[in-house]
Amino acid sequence: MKDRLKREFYTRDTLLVAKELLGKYIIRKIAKRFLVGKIVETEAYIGPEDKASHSYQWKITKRNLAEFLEGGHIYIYLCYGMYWQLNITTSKNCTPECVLVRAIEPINEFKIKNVTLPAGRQELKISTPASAGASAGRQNSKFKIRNLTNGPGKLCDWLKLDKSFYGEDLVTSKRIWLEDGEKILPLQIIATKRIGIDYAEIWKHKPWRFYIKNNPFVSVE
DNA sequence: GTACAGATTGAG
DNA sequence: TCAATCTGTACT
Repeated sequence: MKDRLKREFYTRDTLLVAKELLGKYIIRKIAKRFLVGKIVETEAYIGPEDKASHSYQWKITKRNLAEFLEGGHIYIYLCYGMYWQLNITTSKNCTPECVLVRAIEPINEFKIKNVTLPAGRQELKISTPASAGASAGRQNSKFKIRNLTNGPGKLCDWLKLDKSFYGEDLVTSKRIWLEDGEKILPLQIIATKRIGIDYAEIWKHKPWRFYIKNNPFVSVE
């Protein structure tokens, strides 16, 4: 696991980490198989000072406790009673800042360097209800691959993430971690307002959402 | 115990 | 545009 991102990557400034997460690979190991996705969209939540954050004004609840872990841990929570949201903690211990992963691009081939798959191991095939059904030739738009991971709730479904990952350490976990991916140039990074936080007053205008320009897996334009 | 909002999503 | 769906939180 030579290329696994180390603690030092995560324990830096949250906005910097949010930008540098773009292009990184999420590796999810399920039994003897791997799911791999490239991060293409993120949002930064800057703890106590950010009204959109769950830890605004140092609010501490049973739900948001994982936000306070040092950089490199998973803060996952259920939204609207239906969708899990994958967050990666940043900065130092007891600094409740994190990055929401809003969209990933599924990687068909396992092209992570320096990782050899032992015999008998293989990547998970990316399957869609349409391909599984093998029905008529025309693919219904709602079954397109991009619709599997182009939103924070959907990517958690695809990666099979749930409450059991609460507080998981990406630096040491055997079932999920991040590896170095494609270098994203500053010119390829678009910064905009965050999604779905209209209640956050002045904070809703902060350009703390980042995505890779022209990437088809970004959630909304 | 009850009420209610919410870092979403897909259908209409 | 709108409702599904359920946990955490703040109430009574």
